[in-house]
Amino acid sequence: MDIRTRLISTAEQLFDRHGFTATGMDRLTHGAGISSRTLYKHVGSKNRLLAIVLDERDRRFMRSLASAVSVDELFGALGAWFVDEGARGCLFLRVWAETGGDVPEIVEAMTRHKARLRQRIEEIVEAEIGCRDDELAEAILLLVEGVTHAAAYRGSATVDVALRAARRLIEGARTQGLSS
Amino acid sequence: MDIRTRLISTAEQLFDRHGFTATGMDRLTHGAGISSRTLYKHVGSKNRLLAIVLDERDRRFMRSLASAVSVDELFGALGAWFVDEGARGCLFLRVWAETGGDVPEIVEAMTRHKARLRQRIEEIVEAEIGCRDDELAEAILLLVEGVTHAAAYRGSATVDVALRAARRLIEGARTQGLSS
DNA sequence: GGAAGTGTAAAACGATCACTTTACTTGCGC
DNA sequence: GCGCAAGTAAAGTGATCGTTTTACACTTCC
Repeated sequence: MDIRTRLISTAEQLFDRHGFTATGMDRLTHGAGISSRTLYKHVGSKNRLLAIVLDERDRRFMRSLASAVSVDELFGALGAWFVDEGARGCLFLRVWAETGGDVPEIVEAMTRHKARLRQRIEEIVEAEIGCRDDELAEAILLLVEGVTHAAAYRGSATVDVALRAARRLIEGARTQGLSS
Repeated sequence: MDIRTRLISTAEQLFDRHGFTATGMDRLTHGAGISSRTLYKHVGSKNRLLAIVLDERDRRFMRSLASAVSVDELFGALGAWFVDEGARGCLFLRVWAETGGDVPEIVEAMTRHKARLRQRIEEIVEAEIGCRDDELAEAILLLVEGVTHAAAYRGSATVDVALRAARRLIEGARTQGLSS
């Protein structure tokens, strides 16, 4: 495997499992099997490494949602993500809070990711009910954000609760659309 | 103000705003206006200080929800909390993840807090619809958890979206209760 | 066959980490 | 007025932080 790829995926795991600040450069170099000099040649600094990790994670996460055209598929993909990657809350929000919102690269990566997620949910809602519905999309976003964090302490079964709640909201929006 | 109280509230603010690991003992002692010797006499260690901070935060948070007997009041209290204390995601989940789930005192404080929150929501749901409804309570919990984290990047106005979604779910549960 | 590029190991950088210790002051009770 | 509890400032503990540097090995390409 490519050195850079190995470094980034190692860093993502360590940051996710032990936190950004608590993960030292020695654990990163040792984990990736490279020297510190090579690490700095490739990514420049710890903050830059985190920014790269976040962008890569965003790409992988969005790819896992790429084919979803219904809330069933949305929460199905989310459940699969939790099984594959674990559920410890949103990494973007966590490192954003951990760095106090003081690192511009991280603030931007977080903002970009959340905007894309919101956009993706908007598309899924539109595919589901046939028209745009900002209010409904925002509510589904809340359920997605909720299950992302609740799954950390209530387990992956919570995904089913979120799905059923989302179905109810969609059903409500459909009948409301018919009656109005 | 009492030294211990001052220390704990200072620590809560610093941990919340800058993260647990990133907050050094010098910032804590300086912020509370005490010597490091006094800090260690009072709380023993940084981890113990965090555990005390979390318990205190739990008490204050649950007190802010104590009078709520409807989802309107629940999300009203939540919105007020975000205005007063800021919205940077759940501190319990953040420090739990930051410490990799390795510190027993923190795992326990987090678990206790989430169990109490879940219990409180169950009571509110029961007061609202007249009977227990685990599924509905779990869905409201997801909305609460969702708005706690979404408010960090979408602003406090998201509370209204959560409230309207919760009302819909309650309405659905009521009509379902009548029809079945 | 020499230059350039890419990697290594390991030492050093000053700063900061959580925490302890030493030496000294202050206020209160008996 | 003596002792004791509770506070201070400040130095010191060894470890670890992110980052840079030095010295050297291995390809690859002209």
